[in-house]
Amino acid sequence: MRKWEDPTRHHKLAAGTALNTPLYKEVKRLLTESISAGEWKPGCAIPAEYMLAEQSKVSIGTVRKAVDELVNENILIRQQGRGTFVAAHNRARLMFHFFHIVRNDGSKLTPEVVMRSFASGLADDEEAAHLGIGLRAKVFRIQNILLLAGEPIIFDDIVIPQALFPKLTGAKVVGRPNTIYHLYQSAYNITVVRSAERLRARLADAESAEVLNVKKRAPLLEIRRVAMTFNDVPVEFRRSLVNTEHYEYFSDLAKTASG
Amino acid sequence: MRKWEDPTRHHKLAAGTALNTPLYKEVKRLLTESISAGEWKPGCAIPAEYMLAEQSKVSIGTVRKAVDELVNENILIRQQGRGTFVAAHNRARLMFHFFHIVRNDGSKLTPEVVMRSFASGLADDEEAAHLGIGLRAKVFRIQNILLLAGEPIIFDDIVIPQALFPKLTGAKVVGRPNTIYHLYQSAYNITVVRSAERLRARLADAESAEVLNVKKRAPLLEIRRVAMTFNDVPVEFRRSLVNTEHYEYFSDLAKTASG
DNA sequence: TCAAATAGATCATCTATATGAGTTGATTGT
DNA sequence: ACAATCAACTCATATAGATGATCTATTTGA
Repeated sequence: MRKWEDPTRHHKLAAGTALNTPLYKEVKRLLTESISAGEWKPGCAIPAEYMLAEQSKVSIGTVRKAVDELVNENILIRQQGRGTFVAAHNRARLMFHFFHIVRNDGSKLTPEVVMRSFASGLADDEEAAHLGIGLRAKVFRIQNILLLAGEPIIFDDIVIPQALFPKLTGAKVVGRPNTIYHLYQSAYNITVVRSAERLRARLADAESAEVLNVKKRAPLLEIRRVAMTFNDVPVEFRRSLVNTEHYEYFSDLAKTASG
Repeated sequence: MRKWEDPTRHHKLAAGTALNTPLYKEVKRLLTESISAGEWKPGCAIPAEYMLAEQSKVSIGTVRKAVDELVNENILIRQQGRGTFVAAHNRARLMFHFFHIVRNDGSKLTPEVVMRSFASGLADDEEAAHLGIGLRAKVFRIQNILLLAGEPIIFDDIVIPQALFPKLTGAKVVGRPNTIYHLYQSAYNITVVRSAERLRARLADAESAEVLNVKKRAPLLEIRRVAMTFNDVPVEFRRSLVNTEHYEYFSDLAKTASG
């Protein structure tokens, strides 16, 4: 009997698997789990395709389709001749996927981050809703000032659940050798894979005016970002205020692999 | 001799084709050309995959990969059991891919469009640069007011090259039965397939304050959009001013087919 | 006339296999 | 020791064929 005649083929991977879901989606789920569980570390190669095919008892084409989707979601990175790697949060990656502020002329600068405050607190309505945690659940609040070309341009207000980031301290945040998403990943095994942002215009209040060195009631761009890990689980809520006098928010709605 | 041993296989599709480009990219290019040339009309089905494979002398899997990418870029739409269709600019599609303003609660309303002015003019520096046309080339300028729930929320300023849209009139724009992108497509065979947007915060001037019914110096979100057709050829430059008191700009950077 | 069953078309998924191309590391010859 | 060569491994591309799911159109039967 050939494989496609096997009525139980959907159960090859795991008992209890939902029927009528494509095999490659199951494979994808398994791959995602392995990454999510830290079985395959960021930056490292995952097993070769033929090996995954063998282990999962599916054909290599099916594995390929699963990997294709994960590559498309920036979770895996393929390199011909070398292997397929779990995406790590290096600075370049962060800048490309999660930093959308460019100079008026279109050029992108790397920001210098200065922490303004680090505090423990309780989630308010909005934060709880966006983070999917209970009202008044414990959170950390981190205020950062981002300098571009030496000027304070962005005022970040980061809120993260203490449940996900136990024992985080301001010192750890300041002392990180890399981006804060890298810190999430390396210290807490939390990989941010996507974000949703909502933007509006507002006027500078006293605090933001001071921080960003603009007049009170100057126009600022407000960005509310929810950063998510696998399966759209929210892990960070961030409110940013941006002085868009010489910088802009760039949104290219066609990052899909074209060519 | 089997196909893969044929050293001229890259020339099957068209003489003069660059070597070392994947076959499926060539097929994709041909498909794109057929659409772009109006050979296959928006909303209509393209030939079945096996037929395309036969015509192009490639396997059905190769056609499939080419179609896959075009589906991913929202240029084609697949429907199991029915066929593959050229994406048409209906209202739903426009709302999903090109309209990013949502209410504070996240819900999306369909705007009511009211034309404020239609004029002929000459492209200034910024417009010429974004549209890839000569300085002082002839353009049409269309000002629209977009009402959401009856309130004026968005003030659009659309600039398009007259070369691409000959004999366009205000009456044609107002009398269109569908969206303006549908008009571009149906009347001028220009299909907008992607857009790039840049956002900033600014204060309302006298004109925008009046149009949007806000106070002068109220904070407004300014969006500059370049809309492009196939091969990233710009066809429209649009400046929008948005009253973000009760509405927001939504940017989901992971619209890639996940699931 | 109308509804149900059927056949056909088409995409969706899966398997199997072959070849090409890039990378890495070991082998080999000097 | 060193460089060139080569083999092995990996992903990239392409082909062929089979089965499943879904929609459309036709036929059939009451």
